Amino acid sequence: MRKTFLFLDTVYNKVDNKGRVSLPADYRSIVKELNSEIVCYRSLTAPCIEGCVEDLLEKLAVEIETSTDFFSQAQDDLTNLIFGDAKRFTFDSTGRIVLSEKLLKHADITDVAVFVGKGRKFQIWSPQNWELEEARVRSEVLKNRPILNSAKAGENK
Amino acid sequence: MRKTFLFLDTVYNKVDNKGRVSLPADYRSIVKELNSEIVCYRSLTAPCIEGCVEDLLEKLAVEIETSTDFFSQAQDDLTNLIFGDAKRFTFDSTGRIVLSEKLLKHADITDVAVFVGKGRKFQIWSPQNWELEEARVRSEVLKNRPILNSAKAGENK
DNA sequence: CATTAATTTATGGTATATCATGGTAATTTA
DNA sequence: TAAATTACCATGATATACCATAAATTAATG
Repeated sequence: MRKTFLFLDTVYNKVDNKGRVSLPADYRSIVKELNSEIVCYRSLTAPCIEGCVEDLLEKLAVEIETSTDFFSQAQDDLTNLIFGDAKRFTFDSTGRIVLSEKLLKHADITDVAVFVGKGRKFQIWSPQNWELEEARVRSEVLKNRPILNSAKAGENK
Repeated sequence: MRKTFLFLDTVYNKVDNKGRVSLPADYRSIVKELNSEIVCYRSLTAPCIEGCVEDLLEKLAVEIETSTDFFSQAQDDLTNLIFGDAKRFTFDSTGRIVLSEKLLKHADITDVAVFVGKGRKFQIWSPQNWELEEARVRSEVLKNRPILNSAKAGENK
């Protein structure tokens, strides 16, 4: 039994020609303990797949329902975009899910998938795209150093 | 046994010349577990069919009652439009429903129907109309990014 | 600390079950 | 009783669940 439920770490796994890929063991244990399911969808902003636990989407549904009008265009657009693209992925007894052609294509994934923890969510990248993204993120964060002042305590210059 | 009940994903199914079409298996399992029925009606705002579980219409009735006056024109119009148009669709042992001529025509559907999950509801489009709509929605939502602040869960910074 | 044993995890292969869909029989209703 | 609607059966395609082995991680031991 764990205290927190965060997707962490970066894991490279093989994708076979049927699109099967092992969900990292640590991710699986989170899904099991929450007794929920994994949901994946195309990232809106990056060439990668995004995933989370179904509970999170459920929360999102409630939030959209309460924050926008039942008949509003905004509610319509948002729900189409999010729920229309998201899909449940259950893993078999060996811990694998089968990613769809659509998702794989969006992320340029062929034979290797990179799972990247993002806390409540995770992303799945192709190795090439991930290496570019990681470099970008690192330089971006260094540029914006000042923002991090309040978090200095935890670093070792 | 599932914890949450969301209509997800986008599924293309064939419509035969009697209007028969398979409800996606995942949608069926939701209807079964809630042991309810599917209700469909013409979308008020788009050339598509809209569907949901009967329970949701019940909730909508309550909402209309509380948000509009009992004798108002608005309440009259809304109830006419929605409840007057809605119809229960039971699926047979193989999981198919028979869409009416009226609904098919409203959505320009001939031989293929596209089921699009919207969380509590789903829509049924013709392939052509759906592809246009999806493109529109994607560009629209990206333009209006701020809308997503309250729905952050689904995006990445 | 090095080496080995034990356990968990990843992955290839295959059997099984489910699903979509064409067809037909039974039932309704007009 | 003819037409239309609904329920059921059959089949191929697809996705899913399971088994077996390899790799890697963790624990145990000297």
